[in-house]
Amino acid sequence: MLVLEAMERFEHTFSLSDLETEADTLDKSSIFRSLTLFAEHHLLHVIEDGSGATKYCLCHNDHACRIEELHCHFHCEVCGKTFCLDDVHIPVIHYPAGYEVREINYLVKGRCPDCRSKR
Amino acid sequence: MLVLEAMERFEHTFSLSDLETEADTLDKSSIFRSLTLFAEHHLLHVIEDGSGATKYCLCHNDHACRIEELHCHFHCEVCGKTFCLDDVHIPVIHYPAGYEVREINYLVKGRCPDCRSKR
DNA sequence: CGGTAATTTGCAATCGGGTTGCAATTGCGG
DNA sequence: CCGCAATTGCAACCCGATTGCAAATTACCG
Repeated sequence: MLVLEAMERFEHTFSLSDLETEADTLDKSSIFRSLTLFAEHHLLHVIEDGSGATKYCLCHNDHACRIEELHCHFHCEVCGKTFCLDDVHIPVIHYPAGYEVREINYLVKGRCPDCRSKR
Repeated sequence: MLVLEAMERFEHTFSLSDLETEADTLDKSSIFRSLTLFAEHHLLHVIEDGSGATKYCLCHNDHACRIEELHCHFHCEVCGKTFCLDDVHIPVIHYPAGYEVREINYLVKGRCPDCRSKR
């Protein structure tokens, strides 16, 4: 419950260590186990943005986890933040036969509006 | 040069530790530094497939690094291999204004043909 | 060639995120 | 209040990535 509350205080995505500082009465391992649990039950998106730390964010719509409705994520290389681009849906693509698709990650990297406006 | 030769012996993608065993006269750090160098000069794709280890593969066409022509990668959750789906091009998408796109990663996970045919 | 500077290498150490074993604590039904 | 199950904290560990540094190699200039 504490982990959930801490998660809800984040506007965008967050990492395990973000949660550690946000919910500082809890131990890293407890938070980790909660995250794992939530992710298994599809309450969380798990995002690998190549920053080294896995990012998470709360699923705000029920069907966000079905493949057809996956949206993409944007990782800012300047400030390191990662955003859910909720409105950008991943187009369906024709894959070579033989591959069984279970999950799609669409990650865009670059500079976010904030970092572009500064300098 | 030794690193380059070792890389060319891989059919698909490879990790740092793959190269370590392939080019066993070289130290991990030397290989790492070469990879970094190659990547900076866009001779390599760098692929994060969520397996924990960064994967690489040689760029086989000159323009593979321009955004419009990026292809996607497939990570098999059974055998752990990662493939370049050279023929699947990432479609151009309309992004929200304000984001500056520098790089796109399109990663599909699932089961590869090999692992599907076995059992 | 010789000699010095620049580069590259190997080794070991370190970092950091993730993960786990285990003992201590807490929750809860009876 | 007792006892069992679930949760938690702590510390240790794993593993890939990364770096500092000294030694070895290479490049280059006279």
